[in-house]
Amino acid sequence: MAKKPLIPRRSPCPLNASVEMLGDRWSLLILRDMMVWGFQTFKEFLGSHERIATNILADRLRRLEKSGIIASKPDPSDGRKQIYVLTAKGIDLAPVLAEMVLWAARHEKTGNQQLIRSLKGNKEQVIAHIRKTWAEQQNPPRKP
Amino acid sequence: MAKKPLIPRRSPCPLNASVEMLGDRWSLLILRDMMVWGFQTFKEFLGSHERIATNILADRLRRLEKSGIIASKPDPSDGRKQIYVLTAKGIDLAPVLAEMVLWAARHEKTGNQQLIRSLKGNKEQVIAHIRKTWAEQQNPPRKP
DNA sequence: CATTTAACTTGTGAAATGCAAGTGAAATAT
DNA sequence: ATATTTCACTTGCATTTCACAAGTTAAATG
Repeated sequence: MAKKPLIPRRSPCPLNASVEMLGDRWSLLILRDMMVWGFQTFKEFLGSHERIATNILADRLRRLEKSGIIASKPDPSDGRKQIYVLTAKGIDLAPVLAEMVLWAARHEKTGNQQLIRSLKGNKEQVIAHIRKTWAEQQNPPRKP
Repeated sequence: MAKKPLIPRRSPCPLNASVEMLGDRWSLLILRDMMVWGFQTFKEFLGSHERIATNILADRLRRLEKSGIIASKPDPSDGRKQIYVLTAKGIDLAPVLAEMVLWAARHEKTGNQQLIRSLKGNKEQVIAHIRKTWAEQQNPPRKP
């Protein structure tokens, strides 16, 4: 499973590998949109609250795909659309996102209290739900 | 505990709050150096494998302090040195770092196998050790 | 008292980001 | 069938951030 990076890493540290793939202002938000909201298309990501620019979104989707975290395929029912899906590697990030949400909820004033309550109550179940929903080769998820 | 951000957030989402505080190429590495290696001074951070530039390091330490994740105080035994310590909020990030390390270890070829082994074997104990080592108002940690 | 050390700041060019506008293929409406 | 709209981008450009090298200042050390 463990693959070599396409560009050489600054260091062999595993945390550094994560930071090099995810350490920017948008990548994790795109993954949140997929895990929490079931977003799958360019337009859906664009509609997110943080208002990513189109060129940045295109770049981040490309980079996440190169990192093997997401994959894309044409929508069979609409030739204009690309459908973006989480790979196993991407699904595996759910615990990271969960801990980041819980940390912020503990120390900052935030919204999305429903998500926070369900994570506090049963983190493993929330993660299992994301896993099940996105199990590869399966159909689009729906909003929770 | 939950404080208002000094600058307005792009959105009220908790993950966005985390990303705005930690979503860059260096902040999490500085926290790793504190948690894993017990680093506490500017010079120690500079010595890290990824080779951060001095101006970036100064900026990140300032931002982490403004976010309440670290705190600084002059070294009583050397007036030139600042000592940087993790706050409770910073210590609370240990599970986030742990999950990021475990994720990278699962999907990338990385070094630091000893840390990975101990995290795989007993994540909670590793986190508890970080907590204990950095408990506030206590003395400098030593390398593990 | 001269030198070294620690923690920075400053200057400069390169790269990344953000915004607005434009493009082309495919779908939908007329 | 053709005109319009939608979708997923790309391009151009101004602004911000980053990275590298060099310089500064106060405190410690020889």
